[in-house]
Amino acid sequence: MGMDERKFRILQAIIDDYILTAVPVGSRTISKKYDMGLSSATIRNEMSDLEELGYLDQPHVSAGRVPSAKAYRLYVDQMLASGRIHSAKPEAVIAHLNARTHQMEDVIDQAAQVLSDLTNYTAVVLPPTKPQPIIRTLQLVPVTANSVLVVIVTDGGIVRDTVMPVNEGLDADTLYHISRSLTEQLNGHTLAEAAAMLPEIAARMRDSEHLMTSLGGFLEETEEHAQRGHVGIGGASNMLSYPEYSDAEKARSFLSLIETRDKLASIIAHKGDVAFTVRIGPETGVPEISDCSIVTATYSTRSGRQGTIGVIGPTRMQYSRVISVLGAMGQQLSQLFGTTDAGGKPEASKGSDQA
Amino acid sequence: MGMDERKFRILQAIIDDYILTAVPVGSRTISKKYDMGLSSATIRNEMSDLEELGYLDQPHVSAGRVPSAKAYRLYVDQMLASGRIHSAKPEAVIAHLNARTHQMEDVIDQAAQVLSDLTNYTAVVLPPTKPQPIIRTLQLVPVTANSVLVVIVTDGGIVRDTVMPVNEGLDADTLYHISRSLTEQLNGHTLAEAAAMLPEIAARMRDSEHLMTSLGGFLEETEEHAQRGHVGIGGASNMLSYPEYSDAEKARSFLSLIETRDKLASIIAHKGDVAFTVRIGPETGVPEISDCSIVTATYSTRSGRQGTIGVIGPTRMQYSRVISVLGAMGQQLSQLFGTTDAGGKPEASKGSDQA
DNA sequence: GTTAGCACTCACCGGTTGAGAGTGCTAACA
DNA sequence: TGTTAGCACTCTCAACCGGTGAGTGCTAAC
Repeated sequence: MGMDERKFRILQAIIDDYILTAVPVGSRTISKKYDMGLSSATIRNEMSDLEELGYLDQPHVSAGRVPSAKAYRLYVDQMLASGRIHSAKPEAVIAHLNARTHQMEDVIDQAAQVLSDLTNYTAVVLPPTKPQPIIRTLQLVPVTANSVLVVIVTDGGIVRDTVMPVNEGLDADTLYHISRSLTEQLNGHTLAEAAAMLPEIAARMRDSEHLMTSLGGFLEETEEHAQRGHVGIGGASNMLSYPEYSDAEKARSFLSLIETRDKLASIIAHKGDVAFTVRIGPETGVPEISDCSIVTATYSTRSGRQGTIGVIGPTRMQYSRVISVLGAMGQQLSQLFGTTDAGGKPEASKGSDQA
Repeated sequence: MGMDERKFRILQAIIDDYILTAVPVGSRTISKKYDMGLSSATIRNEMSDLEELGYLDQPHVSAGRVPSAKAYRLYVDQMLASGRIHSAKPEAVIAHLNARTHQMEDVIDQAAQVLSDLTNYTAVVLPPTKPQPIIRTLQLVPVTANSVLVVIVTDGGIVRDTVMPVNEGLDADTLYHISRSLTEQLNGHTLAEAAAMLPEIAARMRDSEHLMTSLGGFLEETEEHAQRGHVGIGGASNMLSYPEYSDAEKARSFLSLIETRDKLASIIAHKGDVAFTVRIGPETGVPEISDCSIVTATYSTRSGRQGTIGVIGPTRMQYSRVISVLGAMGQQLSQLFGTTDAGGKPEASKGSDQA
């Protein structure tokens, strides 16, 4: 028993219907609404096969069938392969994104808003990645008994200054000493590299090992945070209008995930160089949203940096629509950031970094 | 029949119980749990009076009583007057807000996070107000047939440039002319003033009245947007854990209000110079949250600018706790922005404005 | 291979019922 | 005169129950 043409057509009909209604679909529905020229009994047999193949689930014995994640996967792959995507109409996007303002963050927020309005799902927009800043100097300055100010000067004269708590009392002299040594060793490296190097350095400098360790963790945090700009989120509340999220507890856990922007960003963040990513259900790797799908796309700025846009919705999302909208939006953002570079100036958009 | 001491004590007990349980409270509960030395029958009589006075509502005849907005108002006023607020423990706040980073936006976000964690309600933090920028020059530049670039140079050399759609085709000459005239008239005024002046100007310049009108609306928008920095929101999903928001539709409308940050900011924004504001139910003036209460407090920077922090929760919120936490947080933020001015640099934090 | 027919399962809906909570009223009491 | 005990009454809520309908699996006939 394999997956023949007819089975596939039936599966497709089931998925289409389920995407529309969110109600388990029965054999009769298929034979009537999507006239296949087959009786419900035949459909029934095929459905039984499809279930055995793992494409359908049955909530309970006398309910209809529900597509499994595997089914959606097949459906999406097929769709992408056959190029059966409305080649979008960027006009709609343009009309919405008729940016009155070119501030980076505003564009990000607005894009998320438009994306969620157009899809009725939750949208996330990540700004273009920034280049890894290279450390020039690192200076530690005593502030109070248990905190030191860390000043990092990176290439381009950008400064990051932050108070870090420590639990040893250290005098200015010692700190100056340490700073000199650290600068010597870290100069020319990126923040991420520096963070990776610190454990080793810590091992060597035994008297201030603790300080070094926490500095390492701190650098890592700083790096991650600096890398990640403002995350745009739109339509988080859209999710509540879908029956799969009528359960308050589920809705709550979804929303608290959305609220922790850092986590969300790392989920959305696009690895690799493909234009699209579609992750279905468990493929997301995030248990909280194991019944959601995530579709992402990229856009790029003139300087070649990449940003990510993504849509999160129930597994039964309207993939083709979402993909086409994402495509159009990606194009639009690339154009916006690519041609005028208005809204670009990404370094400047964290102004208080300015030296 | 007035409001005597005993009635007040009973009312207070009812409110306390309702805040705790969210369940209509009956006479027996009061007489047993909060031993008043009175039988349920007596309580019943008093409750009947309280209802007549408008302090209690009865969902239906055989349910207990529920405090009205008027009751909460009395309760809060009494609480504030008697100084019966735990004079807070800023340590808890400090422990949480041990800012590793002093970026303005990060502090804002973190403060919102801490505030929501500490109260279990939804928290909103508005950055300090910025000084009204004064217009120096206003220039209109044609971009396409139906859009012009508006460049505004304000004092301090800050520039705002934005593409504005128009529906008349205007050539460069005309625009230059208009620009000169506008600059002359608006020079020295704030954006808000300029926006207010434009209708009149529009009336005078009849041939480009339409352009002027849309420019007016645009200025207003720009002003509002520039004024309003990054809005910090925390714990929006907390709301879903309260029974009053178990209804999906209500939850949805609440969350979409929270999502429109501009609207939210204008609701929270603190008018006047009082330390606290408590708005209960309908007092919020926002129909979507007519069964919520909003408590706000202010903090100020060294330069005397004011920011607002607020908590939104169900009307039966734990006012005393919320007020004390807000107090502590306000103090903390004032200190943070007041002493070091780290994280301050508010002008710089919209870096891409930099000329 | 397809289809009609049939028995079976199970969620869902509407009505009923009983328990429980709470009230208002009245009458007795201090 | 204020307080309390008692009682009848109201109303919600949860549980129960039977009917209905959608859907299935299986079998037998085409």
